[in-house]
Amino acid sequence: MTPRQAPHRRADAQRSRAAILDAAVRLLNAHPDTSVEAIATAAGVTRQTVYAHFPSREQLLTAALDRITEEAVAAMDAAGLDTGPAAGALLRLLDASNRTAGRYPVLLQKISLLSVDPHTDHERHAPVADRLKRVIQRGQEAGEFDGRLSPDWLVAVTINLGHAASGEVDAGRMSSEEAAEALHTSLLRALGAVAPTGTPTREEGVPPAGSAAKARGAKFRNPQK
Amino acid sequence: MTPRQAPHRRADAQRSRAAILDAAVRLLNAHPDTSVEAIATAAGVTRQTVYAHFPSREQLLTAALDRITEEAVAAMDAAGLDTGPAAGALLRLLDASNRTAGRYPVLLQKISLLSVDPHTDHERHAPVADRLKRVIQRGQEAGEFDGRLSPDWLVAVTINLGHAASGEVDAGRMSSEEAAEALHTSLLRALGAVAPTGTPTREEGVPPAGSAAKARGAKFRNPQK
DNA sequence: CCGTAATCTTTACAAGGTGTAAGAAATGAC
DNA sequence: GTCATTTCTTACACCTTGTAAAGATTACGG
Repeated sequence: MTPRQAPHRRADAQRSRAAILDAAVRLLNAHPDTSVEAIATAAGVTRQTVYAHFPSREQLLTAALDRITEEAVAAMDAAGLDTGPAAGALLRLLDASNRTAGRYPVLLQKISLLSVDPHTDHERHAPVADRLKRVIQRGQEAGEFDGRLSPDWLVAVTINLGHAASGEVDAGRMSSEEAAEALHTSLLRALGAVAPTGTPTREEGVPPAGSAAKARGAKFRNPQK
Repeated sequence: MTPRQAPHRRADAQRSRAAILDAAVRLLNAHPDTSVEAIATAAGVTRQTVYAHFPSREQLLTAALDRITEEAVAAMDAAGLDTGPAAGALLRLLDASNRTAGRYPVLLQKISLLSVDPHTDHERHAPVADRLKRVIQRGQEAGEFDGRLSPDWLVAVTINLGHAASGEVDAGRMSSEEAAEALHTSLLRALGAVAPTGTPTREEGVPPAGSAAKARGAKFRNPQK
């Protein structure tokens, strides 16, 4: 999406842009309602310079969020996705992304408010979700995880259980170690993991879950008006 | 916490307050940045009347959120917490709260931004979480759920898996029926439940809670009973 | 080096939102 | 009917976003 056909962006422009983004991430994480003015002065520039780089406050926030997303993705890629059992890789992945995300707790909440448009939101999370999905599919093909549940659903389960764990830590109800252990247990169960000591699944080629038990189906309708 | 020593609140004051709250819930759900002015006119009063009832915009938002929390709690209480198997009760509970929450998608996201203070946030969610906790503990005592995981953690798991399901529906990646079915499967697995409809998990096939928790503290286990 | 274009700063303005204040008008309670 | 409560009107101060144009600086290419 970022047009790389930049027609000679001057060096000090890039420096300003980086300084603004740095300040934005830092200040917004401390207080999500920080004004553009405060960000500008923290970056050593004027408010108008900020507007020269980012047309609106919202786009500045978006750029800041993209920056930390990149950081998280880099951490995930350093965690070794394709080596060892999928269960271990998945836990490493989750740990890496949570560690990065844990550095910007306020920003990460802001993300959900920014994206009124679900498509934009999905696009931002896509690089993270894709990596999880890859590992999950690998685990399913290897028989480590239940192959009848859709990978997309399992990605959502993984992300949200990760949120549960970091939420309990943030709330002070669990230590990091307790949360990691609990996440480990519950995530592997939810994924239908088999014991790591062999015992391959006998079932194969079963279609994704959802065809059975239609009787309870209507209970989750989403009333709209 | 709400001082019930209301010294003669006049009838029209209550009417105004209700009208303001109604308008606030309605408009804020459509657009979270609605101005106090717009809410006031929609409620048929002036901005100053709103400020007479709610000292600040933030407290107005808080009151609106408390109102829909009450609504969700009422729906949960109507779902029959203490009858039948805990698994069924839990799913009914989750369904009731999600149905209410699904009516105010935008508001519910705003909630996370409002509460910079985690204590306030926890207090708001407490009535919902307490009901889930009660059912989960009942299930644990009856042997339906794994009693070695702490109820607090399982509450967090339940809430966040519920979020996963409604998130997938909102994003258009799953139908309501698919999401309900997936939630059913994954939640019961995470709780260590005995599978109801021929799920592949043999009773001893699932890794027990402490399988990987030997060396570490594993304090997330249920301390009582 | 030096000219030129890009970039930043200064200054200024318009619009809209929040929060406060005081007096007048109305409405309900008793 | 009286009286306290509630609401309305009008007004103000302050902050924030976004736009605009001028001049001052700085970097870049030759």
